[in-house]
Amino acid sequence: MSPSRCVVGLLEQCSSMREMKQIHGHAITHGLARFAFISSKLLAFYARSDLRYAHTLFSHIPFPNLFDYNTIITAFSPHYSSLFFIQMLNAAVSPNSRTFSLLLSKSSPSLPFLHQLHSHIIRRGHVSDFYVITSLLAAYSNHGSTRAARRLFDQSPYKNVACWTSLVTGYCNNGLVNDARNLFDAIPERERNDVSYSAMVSGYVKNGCFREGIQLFRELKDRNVKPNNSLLASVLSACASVGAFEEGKWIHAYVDQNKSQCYYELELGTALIDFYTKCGCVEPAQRVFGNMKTKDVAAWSAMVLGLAINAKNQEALELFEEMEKVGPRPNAVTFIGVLTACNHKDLFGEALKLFGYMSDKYGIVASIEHYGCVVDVLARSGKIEEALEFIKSMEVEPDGVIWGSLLNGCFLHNNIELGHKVGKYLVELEPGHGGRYVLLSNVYATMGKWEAVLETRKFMKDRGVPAVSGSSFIEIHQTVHKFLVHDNNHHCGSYPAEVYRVLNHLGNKLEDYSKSNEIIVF
DNA sequence: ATAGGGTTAG
Repeated sequence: MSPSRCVVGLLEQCSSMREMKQIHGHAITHGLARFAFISSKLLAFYARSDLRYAHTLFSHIPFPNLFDYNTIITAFSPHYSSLFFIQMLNAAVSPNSRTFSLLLSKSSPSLPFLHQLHSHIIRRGHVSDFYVITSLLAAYSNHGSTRAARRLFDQSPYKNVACWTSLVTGYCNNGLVNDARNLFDAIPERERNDVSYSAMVSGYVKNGCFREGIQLFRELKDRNVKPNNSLLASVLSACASVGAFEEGKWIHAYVDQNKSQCYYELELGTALIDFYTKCGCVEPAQRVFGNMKTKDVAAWSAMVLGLAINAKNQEALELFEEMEKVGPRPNAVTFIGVLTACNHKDLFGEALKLFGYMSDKYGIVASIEHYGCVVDVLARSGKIEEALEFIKSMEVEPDGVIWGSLLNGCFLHNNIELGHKVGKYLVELEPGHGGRYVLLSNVYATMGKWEAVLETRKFMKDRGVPAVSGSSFIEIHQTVHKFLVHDNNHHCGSYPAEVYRVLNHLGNKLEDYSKSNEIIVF
């Protein structure tokens, strides 16, 4: 075997940087590094593991070829890839359709650059390449130019299912769910696959259309499409949002039946943890967490948050400590979970400590959600002055959520002076938000300021702000029903009367219970 | 002889 063949074989098997450097050294001393296919292989490897090194090597290649440019463009996306593209044009190396699809999908081109790329594509005759069309559609959609994307789509004589899916996603990301669905339905039936279903379902979920997402998933079950992990994760997140517990459990059972190994994969495990904890079931979530072979930062974060939202504050904090010892490095999302775990009146000190720790130890810049958690616990604990000081120290503009937490604290701890000021400000900041008026009037009510209560309610009514009413979900036979306070016209199949009969029955029983103080069975 | 697209959890 020739020495160059031998080196190529080694290069293809090599998995570690150490090994690669040995082969590299060998290639140099034997004069093999000047062969383009060898330096290209070396470059491709370094591009995956060490960017600086890849760049050094690239700058030492006297005449980089098309492959080298494509490799370096991928490696330096999204920030510097356009510069290599320009360098490529200057060196008179002709880009191919791969170059363009890489640039379009990885460099997140600005609109002017996108137009330039598009004209290059037309001039160089790459307009009928599926990969190019797909990424062009996505690129235009990313700029909100769905009409440009549609025009391009309609003008393309050839399109495969990836092109359709790309446009479906483009519509969904711009809030055009109905257009997306129409397009989805127009995909030729035998081409429609798990990825197109995944795109449509996650589009529904992103736009808050959870029921539609779940419904589409049921349609897919009837067809012969095998759902992939992303799709199942999207449906689970829809189930968590509307409390479709049975449907979520069905997915869990399906996953258990179909998984080839005994443990859960990252994406699915995380989605299951999120689903179970949002449905209030901590133990099943912990079992899933325990059955994940590798757990990344998302899995840990989901579990920490899951414990926190189920009032297991201490356990959440302990899990975080364990994560710091044996798990991956916490990130900004992890801290949302830990700070949420401090959402208890005794834990404001812990919250402040962790908040400081977040930037000092991990260099994470606080987002408005992080600030929100801290303000909430301070206000809840009656540390109203401290909460106000904290808000003033924020490096971002406080929003309605922040002021709302403070107002809630004022309500809980009878601070009418500040409550009055904050409430007045808040209803002007978010004039259409009914909950803010209600909270303000509650502040007045606790102090017996009845005229102010009525005035606030009237103010709200005059402005035409709809009253917020509490609601509750219940799942019956895999259909989720929503009930409002004083809901007198709920449509529960053909049994509305039945519902109210049971409700009255429960009411009577409760009354008996409060009189007798005995345990009763419903 | 080497490389690319549509879905993607917290």
